[in-house]
Amino acid sequence: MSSVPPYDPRAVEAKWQARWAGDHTNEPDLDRPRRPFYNLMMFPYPSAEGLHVGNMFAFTGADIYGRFKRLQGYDVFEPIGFDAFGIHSENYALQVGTNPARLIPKNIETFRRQLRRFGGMFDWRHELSTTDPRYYKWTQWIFLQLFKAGLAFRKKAAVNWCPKDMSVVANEQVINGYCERHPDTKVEQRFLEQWFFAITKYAARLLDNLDRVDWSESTRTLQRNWIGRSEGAELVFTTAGGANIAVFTTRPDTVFGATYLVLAPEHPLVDQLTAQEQRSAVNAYRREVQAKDIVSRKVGDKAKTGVFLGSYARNPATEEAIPIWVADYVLMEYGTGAIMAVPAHDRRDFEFATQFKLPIREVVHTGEPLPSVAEAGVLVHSGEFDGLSCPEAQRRIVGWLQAKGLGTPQVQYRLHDWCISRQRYWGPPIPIIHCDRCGPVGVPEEDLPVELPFIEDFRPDASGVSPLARHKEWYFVKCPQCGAQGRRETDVSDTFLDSAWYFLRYPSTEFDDRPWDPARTTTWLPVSTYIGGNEHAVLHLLYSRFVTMALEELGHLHFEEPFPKLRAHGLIIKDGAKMSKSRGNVVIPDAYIQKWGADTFRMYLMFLGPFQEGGDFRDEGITGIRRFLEKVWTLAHEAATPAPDAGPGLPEAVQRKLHQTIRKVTADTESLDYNTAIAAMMEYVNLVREQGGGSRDGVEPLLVMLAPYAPHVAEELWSALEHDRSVFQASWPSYDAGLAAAGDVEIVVQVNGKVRGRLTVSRGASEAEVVELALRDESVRKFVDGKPVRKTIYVQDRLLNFVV
RNA sequence: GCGACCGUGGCGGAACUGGUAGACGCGCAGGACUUAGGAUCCUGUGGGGCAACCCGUGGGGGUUCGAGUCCCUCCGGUCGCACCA
Repeated sequence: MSSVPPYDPRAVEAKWQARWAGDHTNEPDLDRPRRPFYNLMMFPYPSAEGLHVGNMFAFTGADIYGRFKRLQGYDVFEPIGFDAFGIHSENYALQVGTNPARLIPKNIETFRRQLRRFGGMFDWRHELSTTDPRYYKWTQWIFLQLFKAGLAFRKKAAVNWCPKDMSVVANEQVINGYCERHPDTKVEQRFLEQWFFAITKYAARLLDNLDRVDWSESTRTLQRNWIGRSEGAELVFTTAGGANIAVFTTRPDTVFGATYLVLAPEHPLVDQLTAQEQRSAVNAYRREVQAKDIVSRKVGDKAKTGVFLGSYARNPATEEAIPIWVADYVLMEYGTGAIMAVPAHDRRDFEFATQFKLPIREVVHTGEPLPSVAEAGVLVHSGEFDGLSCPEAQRRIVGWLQAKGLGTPQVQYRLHDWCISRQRYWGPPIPIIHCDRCGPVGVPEEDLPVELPFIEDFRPDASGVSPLARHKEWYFVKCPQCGAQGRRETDVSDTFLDSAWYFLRYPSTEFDDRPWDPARTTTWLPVSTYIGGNEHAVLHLLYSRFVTMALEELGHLHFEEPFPKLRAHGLIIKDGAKMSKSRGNVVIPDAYIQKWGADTFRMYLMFLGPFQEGGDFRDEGITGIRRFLEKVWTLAHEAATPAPDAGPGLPEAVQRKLHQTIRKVTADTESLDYNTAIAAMMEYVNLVREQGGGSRDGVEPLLVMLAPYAPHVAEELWSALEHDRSVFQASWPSYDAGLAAAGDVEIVVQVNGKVRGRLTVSRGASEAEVVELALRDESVRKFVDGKPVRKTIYVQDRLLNFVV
C-alpha cells in the first residue's frame, strides 16, 4: 500500500473555499439557467454573539439539500442575507450605548466570516441586508403599493408601555405584568394611532390555499389554528333606547339560554348604555382594565371581573329583557366585541354567572351536568324549536331570526389585522407624510428611500414620541400633494415586513430601479424548497404569504403562494434545554470548526439526530465522524494508486452494498433523513475496508454522495482521483434495483411467535422450500416436536411462523 | 387548562405498509502495534444464567400466529396556544 498523505481539514477547506470563490462555482447563471432550483433557508438575525450552532444546524441541513439538487443536475441558487433591523438590535444597542447602525456592520462581518468558513454553497453576489437603504427602499415601496390599494390603514390600538424604557415593549418582553428589563416596573397600556395591513381580507384564501401546498403537516395545522375560522351567526339584541348590539356566536342554537350580554370594556356603546347610577362604577372598572398591560389581561389569572351597566337589552328569541354587563373576558378585537352569554353551555359564561349570581338556563339537554358545551343533545325551553338537534336548530333559528331582521349567518376569523407600526428607531421609516390639509399622504416613489437618519440620541425619552420626531430637519417636510408644511410619519415598520419579501429580492439584488426583475422572477420564483425553523411557522410564513398574495393581486407577481414546498427543521438542544443567552448554554461553532474542520462538524450536527426533529448537542461523539472521514480519505488514496494485482470490477458483496447504499442515501437525502444517510455511508465504508480496500469504482460514487455532506473533503479526494472539474459537476450516482436486491436473505423461523432458528435462502424462495428446510433445523424441531402444526404463516423473504 | 408530538442499551439514535428490537456512532472492556498512546488496528458489548434457555422498547390492560409499531388507560417529558364567544 502506498503512503497516504495526512488529512488536514484546515488546509483542504481553505483551498477549496478559495477555489470555489475564484471559479464562481456557486454562482448560477440567473438569466439562462437550464434547470433552475431556488434553495432558500431562513436568513439569520446577525446577533452580536455571532452565529451559533442552532443557526449552523439549520444552514447545514438546507445546504446539503441544495448541493444534492446541484448534483442531480439543477442550477441551484442558494442565497443568504441578514435580517438586521428590529428590537433585538435596538435593545442591545441601548444596552451598550452604541448606535445600531455602527454595530450591525460588525456583526454582519462576523456572520459572513462564519458562513464562509462552514462551507455553505452561497451565491455571495446576491447577499442582502434589510438595513441597507437599497433594500428598504423597496420595503417602503411595498408599503406604498398596499397603501394605494387601500390595504394599509390607521387605527387606534393598545400597546404595552414601559415607563422606565419610555417606550413601547413587545408582548414577549412583558413578564407577569412587569417589564423584562426592569423587573420592578409595571407595564401600562397605552392607546396609539397605528398602521395596519388588512390581512384579514385574505383570511379565507390564506386558509384555503393551505390544502394545496406541500408543507409539513404540523406547520399547516399551526397556521390553520392561527387563522382560526369559525362558523356561526351575528345576532342583534335591541335596547329600549333604540341601540342595536350585535354579537357573534358559534352557537345560535343556544340563544334561548342567553340570560345576559357582555360588552368589552372598549366597546363603543358602553357609554351610551351605562345608566346614571352605574356610571362611576363602570368608569372605574374601565380605568382599572386599561391600567393592566395587554399580556396579563389576556393571560392573567382566570378570576372573572365585570360591572353591570344598569341597562337591559331584549333577547331576540325570548323577547325577555336581559342585563348588559361589561367585562374584560370579552375582547374587542374578536367578533363584534360583544357576546350573548349562555352560562348553561359555555364555561366562561358559567363561571361569570356563578360569580355574579346571574340566571343559568339549560336549553340543550345532554344529561351532563352544567355547563354542558357539547353539541350533542336536544333543545329544551326553546319554544317551537324544542326537541331539535343542535345542528338542525342552528340552521332553523338563524333562519327564523334572519326573517325578523335580527340575525345573519356569519364566518369569523381569529386572525387580526397586522399592526406594522413600531414606535422605535431601528427600522425602516414608514413612507408617509402627515399633512393637516390632505391627511396621510404617501411619499412619492421617486423620493424613496426615506432614509433612517443616523442620530446619536436614538434613546426614547419621556415625551413618548419616536426619537425620529426630535430631528426637525428630518421630521418637517413639505406635503407632496399641496406643498404645505407636513410632518413625516415617525413610526418605523415591523421587522416581519422586512422578512416578508426578502426571497423576492435575492435574484434581483443588482437592480436599483426595480424591486425585482420580472424575467428573473419568472425564472426563479416561487421558491423551490424553503427550509426553516418551526418558530416561524405562523407569523413570518403567514405575512410572507399575505404580502405575496396582495402583490399578485396588484399585478406585481405571477404567483400567490411563495413557498409551495416547505420543511421545518428541529431545534438543537443543549443540556436538555433550548439554547439561549439567558440560559448561558449557547454554543458557538468556531472552536469546533477550528479543531475538527467544517466537514466533520457539519456531518456531526447532521448525525446528532433526525434533522426535522433536532437533537441534543454534546460534543463527545464528534470523533466518530472524523474517523469516518479519515477512512474515506484512506480509501480514496488507495483507489488513486491501485495495487498492481487489483482485479477488475468490485467484489460481489461490495457491488451489492454499493447499490443498496446509493438507493438509501438518495432516498434519505431527498427526505432530509440525513442521520440515516450518513449511517448508510458508514456501513458501506466498513464493508469496503473488510473486502480489500479502496478502488476507483467503489470510491467515486461514494465521494459524490458524500459531497453534499462534506463538500471540501469530497472535492479534495475527487481531484486526488485525477478529475479536473469540481465534484459538483459530476452527477449523482444511480443504482440498479436488481443488483441492490440480489443475494441471499436470512429468514427467521418462529414457533408460536418465538424465534427458534434462522435460515439463509435465496431471495424469493417458495413457502414449501422454506418449510422443508426449517423442519430439518435442530432447534426448530425441538419445539415443534411431533405436535400438530395448526397454522403456518409465511412472509416472503422475512419470516416463517409455525403455530402448534 | 387546551392542542400536537414524544418516552427504545451507559449515551445520541435505527427499525418500510404489525414480521430478526437495538443499524450507525459514542462510551466501555480485552487484545495487537508501540519508549509511550488521549493515535491506529482487531475482538466483544441490552439484562440474567455455566448452559439449554428466560426476560426486555415508561407502567397496566387489550387486539393478533406475531406489537417498539394498532386500541384503551395511567405516568413522565418537549413544543405551541392563552378567556377567540
